[in-house]
Amino acid sequence: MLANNEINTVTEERDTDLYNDVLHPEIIAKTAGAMPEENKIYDLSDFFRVFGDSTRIKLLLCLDCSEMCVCDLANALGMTKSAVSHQLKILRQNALVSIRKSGKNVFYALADDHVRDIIEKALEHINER
Amino acid sequence: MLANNEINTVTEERDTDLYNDVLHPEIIAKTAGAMPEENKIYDLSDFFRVFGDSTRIKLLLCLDCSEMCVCDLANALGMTKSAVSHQLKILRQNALVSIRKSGKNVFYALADDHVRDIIEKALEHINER
DNA sequence: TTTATAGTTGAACAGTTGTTCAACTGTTAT
DNA sequence: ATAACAGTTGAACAACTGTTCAACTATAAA
Repeated sequence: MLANNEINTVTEERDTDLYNDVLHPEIIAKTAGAMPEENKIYDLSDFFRVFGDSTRIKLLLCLDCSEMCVCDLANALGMTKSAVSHQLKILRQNALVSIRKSGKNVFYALADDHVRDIIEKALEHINER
Repeated sequence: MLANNEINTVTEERDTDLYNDVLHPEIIAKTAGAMPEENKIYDLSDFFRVFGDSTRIKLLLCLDCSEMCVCDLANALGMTKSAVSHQLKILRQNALVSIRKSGKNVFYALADDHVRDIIEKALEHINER
């Protein structure tokens, strides 16, 4: 599961690699004023990290076509139901997919349109470089 | 002791977690047709993975305000120049930032506007849930 | 030349992540 | 009841990742 916090936090300052000398104080002040609060930044990076795995991207692309059950998703991706289920759980926890139960099946669908938009913008960037 | 005429047991698929049963063949065919090619998908997830770290998000947000040198970025983030430099390298490798050298300083800037767009879309999604 | 500062780099380390495996729940059909 | 299937879950493990540390290059000033 994707952790809320990032690797490592402890940082006692050392002598050889200081960051105390401010070259351009006015610029630093400007960015400090415009920076979103810490929690928002963690939310942002957590959100992007969900897209940062090819299995999850494939799942989202599948669901962009059609609502699908776990078994079909596993088939489409050539993976076990277990592996797919683990990744679907992460997508669920991040509110990117919704579920609908029907008999023995669980059907997954995209939660909203931002997903489509974001993937499209990323594809634009990739295609233009 | 293993008999030397036994050449490995066949590892045909297991019984308990198969993905062979196709429940909805027409949907699977549809998604297969609409799916981008494998390489594109890896590019996509690689691209998003770069955004999936709070340090790199902070650097991008700083540079969205203004061109900045490594020392100032380290100051703004409260990190060592080394740590910042490592992350800037990743941003550089992914064509998200450009550099300009001036004397002892190296100034970094956002490479293009997709970065802004993508972060904005993500913020929309986060703010609406 | 010598000294100081800006920045980069590679190795090492600890924390994180995705898949596998096995066991489990719940629904449907016999 | 019981068998079969859809799906979920936790532990384990290998692969990956971000920061630290130390050593390095390069430019500028004394």
